[in-house]
Amino acid sequence: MELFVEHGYERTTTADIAARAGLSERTYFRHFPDKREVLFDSTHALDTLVVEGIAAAPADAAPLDALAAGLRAGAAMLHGLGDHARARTAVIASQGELRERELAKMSGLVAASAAALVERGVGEAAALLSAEAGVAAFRVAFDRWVATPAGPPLPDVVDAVLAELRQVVAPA
Amino acid sequence: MELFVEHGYERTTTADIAARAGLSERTYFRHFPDKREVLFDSTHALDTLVVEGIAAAPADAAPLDALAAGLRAGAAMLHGLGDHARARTAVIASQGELRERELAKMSGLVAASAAALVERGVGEAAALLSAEAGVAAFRVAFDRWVATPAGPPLPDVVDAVLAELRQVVAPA
DNA sequence: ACACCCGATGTCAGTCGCTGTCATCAGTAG
DNA sequence: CTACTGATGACAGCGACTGACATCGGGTGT
Repeated sequence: MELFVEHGYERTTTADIAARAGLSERTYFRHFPDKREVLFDSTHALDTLVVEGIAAAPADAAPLDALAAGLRAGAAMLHGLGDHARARTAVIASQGELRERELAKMSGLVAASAAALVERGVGEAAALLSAEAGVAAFRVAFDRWVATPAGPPLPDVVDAVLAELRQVVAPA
Repeated sequence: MELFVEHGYERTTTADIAARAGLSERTYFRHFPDKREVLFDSTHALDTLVVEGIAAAPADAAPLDALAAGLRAGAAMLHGLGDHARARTAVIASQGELRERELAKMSGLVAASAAALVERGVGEAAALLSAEAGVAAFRVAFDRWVATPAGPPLPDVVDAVLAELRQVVAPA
């Protein structure tokens, strides 16, 4: 992060990263599959928080409500990271390949959430659709939270955006 | 596509692609920004079809209904491509970087759709959420269509998945 | 007809991400 | 003390991508 913020992502080589960590470049690639992945080490923690939150939801909760509980749990952690999360987001936003990787990670979150919903007895199709829509709302909420440093805490924003989602997609 | 199907994406070099087209490798990179992009040349056509479909929807249609009209138009084109679309999807599914690029293109479709909805007078937030949810449904429908070559036409699958989406996200 | 220009292409050299291979060097078990 | 194992370093090499310069062909103006 120090190197990326100071010199920019593209102008930082993997050799630079390894040197800063006191390792050889080859060793870097033994810990991370590619240059991008250093920035996405924490996403696994988000996934597990959301999945556990879904599993812990009341058994009679609707799919999207269970998912909302999981997303709130993840949002609480991200909110705790505060400015660090914002700095990381700025770096990612600066580079196309990083944005693509971020989308891939979100896609992974969708898959994990859908699997957690299926575990609760939700049908495959409903689980996948809920997860896609819910995670999309989560992403919208996160962007909104990043843009307003003095705004409400992330979990609240997530709740608000999920409510908007329900309004917009309401059946006729 | 010939090279990718025959030897696989990773084992095909950009020099191979250029040679097959009768050009130098350098010239390839003057037409495409990177190796992946050859496979995503047609996505621009999809975007414009969807956007035009949204603009052409009745003025009093709800956001998600207007989007549905656009997505149906795009689906009709993809359905017409038939096996070619399926082969392309198989290549993309075989490689991580290609899957990431595909997600990025879908993200572009979301942005274009949201902009088209805003053009209709829909609020920014509602437009973005509708677009995210609708395109997610489109993707689910496409995957289902790819998996069932003898199944119903893609536009019908899109309609069916959108109906499922409305059910699942229904407000309490 | 001739000089001119410009956009597309070829060529070459170089950087950087990433990988296979082999040697080295702990620390640990026996 | 030795043998084994896991992590690391060192090195060579491939392939994606870029910058710089030369070339070529087709249209324009005179």
